[in-house]
Amino acid sequence: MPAPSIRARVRAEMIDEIKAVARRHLAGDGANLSLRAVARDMGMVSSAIYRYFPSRDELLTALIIEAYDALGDAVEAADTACDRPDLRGRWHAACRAARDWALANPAEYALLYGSPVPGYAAPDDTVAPASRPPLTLVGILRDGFVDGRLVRPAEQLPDEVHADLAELAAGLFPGLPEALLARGMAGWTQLFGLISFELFGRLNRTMPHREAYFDHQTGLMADLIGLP
Amino acid sequence: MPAPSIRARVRAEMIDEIKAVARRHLAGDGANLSLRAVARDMGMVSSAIYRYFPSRDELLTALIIEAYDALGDAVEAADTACDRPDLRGRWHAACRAARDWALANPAEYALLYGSPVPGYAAPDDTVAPASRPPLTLVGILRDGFVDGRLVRPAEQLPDEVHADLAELAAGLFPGLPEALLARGMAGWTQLFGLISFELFGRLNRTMPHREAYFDHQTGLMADLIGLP
DNA sequence: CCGAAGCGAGAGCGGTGCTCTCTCTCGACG
DNA sequence: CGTCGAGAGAGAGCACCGCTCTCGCTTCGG
Repeated sequence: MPAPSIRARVRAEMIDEIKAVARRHLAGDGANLSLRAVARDMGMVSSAIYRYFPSRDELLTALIIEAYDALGDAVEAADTACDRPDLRGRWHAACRAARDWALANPAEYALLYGSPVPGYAAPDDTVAPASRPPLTLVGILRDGFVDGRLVRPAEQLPDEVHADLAELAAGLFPGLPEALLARGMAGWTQLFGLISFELFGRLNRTMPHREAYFDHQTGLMADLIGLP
Repeated sequence: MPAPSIRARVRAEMIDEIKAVARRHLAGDGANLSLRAVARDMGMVSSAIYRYFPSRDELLTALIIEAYDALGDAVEAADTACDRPDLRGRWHAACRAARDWALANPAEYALLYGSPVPGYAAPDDTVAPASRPPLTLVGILRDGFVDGRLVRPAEQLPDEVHADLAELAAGLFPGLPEALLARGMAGWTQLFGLISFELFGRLNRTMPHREAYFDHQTGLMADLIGLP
């Protein structure tokens, strides 16, 4: 590739700085990010921001993608830091990493997993980064299945569920038993619910020992999946 | 009580109409409810609304409480419509009722269980209506435990978790084994996650047969709890 | 019956996202 | 190396928002 022109480099730095300032605002004010406030913080007038982002939603989308990637990085790093055969340890580590990241970046977590903004439709470039955490969890199932320590659950799936899961499994890891995938998705759903409940204040009046509770609940799901 | 004055009755009707119009707006525009738009729809000027609600957040709170109660009604009705001994049927019915209500009232569900509004803190009068759905689920566990068909799970709880759950159980149903309550909470967390994933578009590209998937997933949690 | 309380209208404040126009600087290219 | 045009920022302005305050009018209650 040709050396990036000076103009282009300055522009890229500007974009990065806007995102950084916006992220700072996000942490304080939640999802109602004010373009004007970001511009003020940068000593610019609000209209100047539009040289870099065509709309507030585009800026939000950029932040969303970065946040998905940060979460994905955290979860994947936690998984790969474990011994490959330690399936249960990997499960717990991945879950804990997701929770830790969410607690450290609550506004960004809310942006990713909170109620969708009414007019806003997530563009396609978010789906790949968004699927990294669940893919990490499925990876644990896959590793457990290929070396035989995770067995196909006994239950029979309803036809529709079986078909849908088969299609999904084909895109992830052909051969993964559908019933196992179903349990993995239950674990992922549960993980999301746990973090959301904690972050959105649903545990405020109960369960002071959040971390122990979290570990126990993810452990229940590990049992359900059959992780040794 | 004395006959309510005409003024008071008109006022109450006014409040109800404002809430009704606001609810209609909510369905279309999501959580960013515009007081001015509501006022316009009622042929009033925006400042007149403030005769009835001191702020937009107060109006939102009123809508939230009504929504919690509507959801609570739906879940409790579904539960009581089942044969008392049919624990598993009650579990499925309650879960399905919650999902049905959420699908029928997505904006209200998002208001209840989506990301909390940054400045907004849920007032205390929301906590009682908010706990009706999980209490219904716990009621199923309790009934199953008292007639001996739900057994105390074998696992040992960590001390902290045990203590927190014991305190929680004391306020709900003294004697309910903590490990059983923990599994019930896992089911409730899972239910919330399932509905949120479906409603917030997380299943958009997979799982076309949502209802069958939902039933299977809630069935998995019923298994985990030990519902016969 | 009259005063007071309740009610709606209207103007206005500071804030928002976004558009359009204008100016000027500075970097790319002949 | 000189020029010229693309890109950057400022500023005014539009329509909207939540909220406040004042001012008349209605209507209820003592």
